[in-house]
Amino acid sequence: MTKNRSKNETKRKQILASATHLFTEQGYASTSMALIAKHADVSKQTVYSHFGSKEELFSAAIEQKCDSSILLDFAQVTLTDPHATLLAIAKRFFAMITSKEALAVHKICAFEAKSYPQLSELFYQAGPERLTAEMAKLLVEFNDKGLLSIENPHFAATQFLHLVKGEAWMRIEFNTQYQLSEQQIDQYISSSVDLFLRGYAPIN
Amino acid sequence: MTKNRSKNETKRKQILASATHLFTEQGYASTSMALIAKHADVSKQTVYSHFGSKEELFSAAIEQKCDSSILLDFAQVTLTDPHATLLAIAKRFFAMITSKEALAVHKICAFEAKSYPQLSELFYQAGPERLTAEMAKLLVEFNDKGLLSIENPHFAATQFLHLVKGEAWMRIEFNTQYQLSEQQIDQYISSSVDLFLRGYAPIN
DNA sequence: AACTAATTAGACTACCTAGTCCATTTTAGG
DNA sequence: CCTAAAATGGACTAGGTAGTCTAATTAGTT
Repeated sequence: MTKNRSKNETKRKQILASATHLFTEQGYASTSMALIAKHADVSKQTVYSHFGSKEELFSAAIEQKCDSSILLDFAQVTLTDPHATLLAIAKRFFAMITSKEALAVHKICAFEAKSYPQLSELFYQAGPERLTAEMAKLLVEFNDKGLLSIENPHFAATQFLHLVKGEAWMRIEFNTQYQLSEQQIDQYISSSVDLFLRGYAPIN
Repeated sequence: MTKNRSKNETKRKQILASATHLFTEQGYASTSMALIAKHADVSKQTVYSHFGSKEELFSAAIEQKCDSSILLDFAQVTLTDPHATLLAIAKRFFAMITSKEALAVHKICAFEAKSYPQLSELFYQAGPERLTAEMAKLLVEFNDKGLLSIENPHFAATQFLHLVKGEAWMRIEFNTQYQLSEQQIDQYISSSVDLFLRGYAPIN
């Protein structure tokens, strides 16, 4: 019955990829539908046939990016001593948040937080909130084993993640002239893990 | 000799104030020169007579904001015990970075960091860098008095400030649905000061 | 009062924007 | 192979943009 020729899924993906790239790179206002079409090697009409409007496309693009580029697999973490575990997590966390993609989506979500609160909410839940929850679970385990003494695991989790993010991430965010070297970043992360462990060391 | 009627300094200030307000509120691309002129109750031509172009006006606006709204007077801090001192600084620091003005200038500098690196550099130096330096000086004093045991005061200063900023600030940045209450913020800040102090407690 | 530069409103250029329309071509399912 | 829908490109509307220009007005300095 349905002689419907279905819309080309490949084209949809091309459009979405181009939109994501351009929106995160240049922002919403500075990115035109014509440019997205050209970049996706597709006609403008096709863009409008897949996504009804610029706003719709923007939402779809950011939502997709929130799903795909804010990942940190805690299952991979092997639980040994707190120091080794936290250091490993810290390094992977830092690598993730300083990836081009994560930086780009962070930037635009923060900037458009007033205009598109549902998108920044989405980002916050997919990113910081989810990670904090996983981190808190981990800290509870250490606490239960008596390896750390943590009263409020959620607070502690956010403190840990913000410590690790800290200075080095901010310099990248602001694209400052003097960026920290890999060695300095390792030192900073290591120093933050140490601070955290001393601050939450079990009382004995 | 100069029969020049000098340009009205009041108008210049009006223009700058309007530009700052609109740029920080809506961003560079979405703010038009016509709107700035109207908002400043001035003709468009006058805007161009005071500031040659949109870019020039943008720079002037952000530069002015960096000077005026990222201030934290450390001289007011009375040095007593570390806990009281750091808690007082933490609270004032947090209040400053969550002010509308500081949030707005932070947002736009981060967003335009790629397009206007000199502006984000300016912000970074006027804000985070200056504060970190002052904080580090303070920590050195505590260290010298044997009240804290800090190896790298610069690291420690950034760690302290990022701990305090942490979760609560991020929720504001992303305009999330559930904001922390004043009480929760106080708890979080207090908990972060405690963590910092335990982590850098002198060894005895 | 006279001179001169600042300021004004508004027209104007040249260009970009989101979104629509339409005639044509491509393509995939039946 | 046929047909219906997808995709195309280009014209088009209606509106916004930065920046220039002009002629008239205002106001400070001498």
